[in-house]
Amino acid sequence: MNYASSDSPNNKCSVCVLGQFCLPVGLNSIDVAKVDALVKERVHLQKGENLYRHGDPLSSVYSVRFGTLKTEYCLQDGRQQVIGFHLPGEILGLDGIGDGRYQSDAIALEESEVCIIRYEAFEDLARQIPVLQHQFHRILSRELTQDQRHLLSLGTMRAEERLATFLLNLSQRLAARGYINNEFDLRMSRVEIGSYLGIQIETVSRMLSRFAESGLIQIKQRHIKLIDMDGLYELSGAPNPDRQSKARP
Amino acid sequence: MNYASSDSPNNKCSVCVLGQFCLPVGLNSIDVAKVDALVKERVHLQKGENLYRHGDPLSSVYSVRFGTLKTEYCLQDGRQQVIGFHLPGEILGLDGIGDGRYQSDAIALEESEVCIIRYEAFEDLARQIPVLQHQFHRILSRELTQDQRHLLSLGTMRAEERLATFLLNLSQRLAARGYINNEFDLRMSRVEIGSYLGIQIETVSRMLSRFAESGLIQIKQRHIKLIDMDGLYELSGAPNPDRQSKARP
DNA sequence: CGCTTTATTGAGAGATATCAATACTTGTGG
DNA sequence: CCACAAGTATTGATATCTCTCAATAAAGCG
Repeated sequence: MNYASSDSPNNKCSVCVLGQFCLPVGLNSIDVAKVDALVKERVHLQKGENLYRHGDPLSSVYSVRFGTLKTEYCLQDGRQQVIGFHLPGEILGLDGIGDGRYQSDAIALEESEVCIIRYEAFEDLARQIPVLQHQFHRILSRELTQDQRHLLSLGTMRAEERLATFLLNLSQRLAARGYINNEFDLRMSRVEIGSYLGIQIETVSRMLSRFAESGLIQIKQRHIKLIDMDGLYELSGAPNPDRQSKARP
Repeated sequence: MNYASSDSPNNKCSVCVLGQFCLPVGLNSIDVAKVDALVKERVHLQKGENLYRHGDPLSSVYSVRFGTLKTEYCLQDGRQQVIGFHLPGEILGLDGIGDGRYQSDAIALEESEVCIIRYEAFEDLARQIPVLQHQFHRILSRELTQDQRHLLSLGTMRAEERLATFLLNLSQRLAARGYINNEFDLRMSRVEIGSYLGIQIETVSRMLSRFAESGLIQIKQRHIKLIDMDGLYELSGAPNPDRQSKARP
C-alpha cells in the first residue's frame, strides 16, 4: 500500500474527469476547492492488496480514482461472498459508518488508486455545503438501491439471467464513465463473478459458453464483447434503455 | 391512509420509546425539540395499504412508530420480491433519495403508523445538528450492511440456513426493542418469507416443519416459539451472541 | 357454515452443485 | 527461449437441492 499526497494539480477534484460521478457533483468551484483541501491523499494499491479489512476502525471513505476493487463478506464458517465491484468514481467504505468499523474487506482487482476522504472532516464539510451533503446522501441511497437490485437478482433470477444482468450492469457503468460499453476486459475472475452472483464457477463458465454459442457475446479469457445487447437485455428481464430511445425518432 | 398531526404530547419524539433506535439517538433535549417540530405528522395505515409506490416522487422518509411494513421491488416481467421487513424505529424510503423517486413499494403488513420526516427540511436540520447528521448516516450505513448480509444469505446459504438466519435476525431486532425475543407472531405470510429469502413457499413450509420436528422451534400458524436458539444459530452459521457472554461468568 | 385464502405435505422434474478430467495462461527459473 | 509448475478456465457425468405440480388441510371472513 502506497500513500501519496496530491500536491500536483492534476490530482485535484477540480480537474478530475470523475468529478461528474464522484462526490463533487454539482459543486461550484469555490466548494470544489474545499473538497480538494479535504481530499489531499491517495492510496496506490497493487492487485490483491487490501484497502481495508473487516473490523478495521473507520477513518475514511474512499473514492476509486482508477482501477477496480471488490468488497466481500465472510461467514463464520469461512464461506465468503463478493458483494460488490467498484469502478472509478464509486465510493468505498460506507458500510463502516454504521458501527465505526468496516464490515467488509476491500481488495484491489488490479493496480488501482483511491482518494482518501477523511470521514469526520467530511461530515464537517458536508454541513457547510448543502449540495455536498445532498450528493453524499444520494450516493448512499444509490448504493442501497444497487444492493437491493442485486438482491432481486439473487432472489428471483436463474443463473443465465443473473449473468446477463451482471454483464449489462457492468456495461452501463462503463458507458456512464465514457468507456466503450460493448467490449471490455473483465477485471474479476470467474470465481469472483460466481461468488458475486451466488452461483458456482462451473455454471458461470457454462453460461458464458452458452451465450457465446447463441451469438450474444464473444469471449476470450477475460476479454468480452457484447454482440447482441437486445438479446442480453431480454434475458435479464429489463428493457434496453438505448433501444427504447432510438425506437422513437 | 390516514393523516394525523402530533399535537398531543405523547406523540413527540421526546417521549417516544423508540427514541433510542430512531433518528433522535444521542440528541439533547433542545435538539430533540427541533426534530419534534419537523416530525409533526404521521400516517396511519391499514393492513395491505401502501405507504408509497415505486416511482412516487420522494417527499419524505418515514420512521415506523408501530406495526410492520414490507418493501418490495418489481421486475419488468411481473416477478417481484420482498426486499425488507421494517419494525418500529426503522426508517423507510431511503431508496428514494438517490433519484428523487422511491424505487420500491412499501406496504403495511398489519395496522401500522409511521412518522413523516419531510426530507428537505430534514437535510436542513441535519446541517445544524451534527449528532443528527451522523445518526442519519449511521442509519443509512446500517441499512446498507443489513442488505449486504441479506445478499450473503441469498448468495451462499441453503434454504434451511436462510430460514434460520431470518428467524434469528427477527428475534434480535425484537429483542433490541425490548420485546420478548423467543416467542412472537410472524407478521408476514409464508409467501412473503419465501420471497424475501429467495425460496418457494413450499420450501419455507417444509423447513419450518423440519425445524419443529427437530425441536428447534414450535410453530402454530404464524405464532412461533424459538426453543433451541443455539441450534438455530448453528444452522445459521453465526455464533449465538447471548451464549458467548453467558459462557464467561 | 360455506367460501376464499393460506399453509402443509407428497411425488416427480429440473436447475445447479459437486466431482473429476482436461486445457489453457501466466510466471519462474534453468 | 523453452520447460515446468501453479493458477485459472472449460467441459462432462452424476448427485442433490429446490421447484413445480397436485392434492389436502387448516384458518380467516362474511
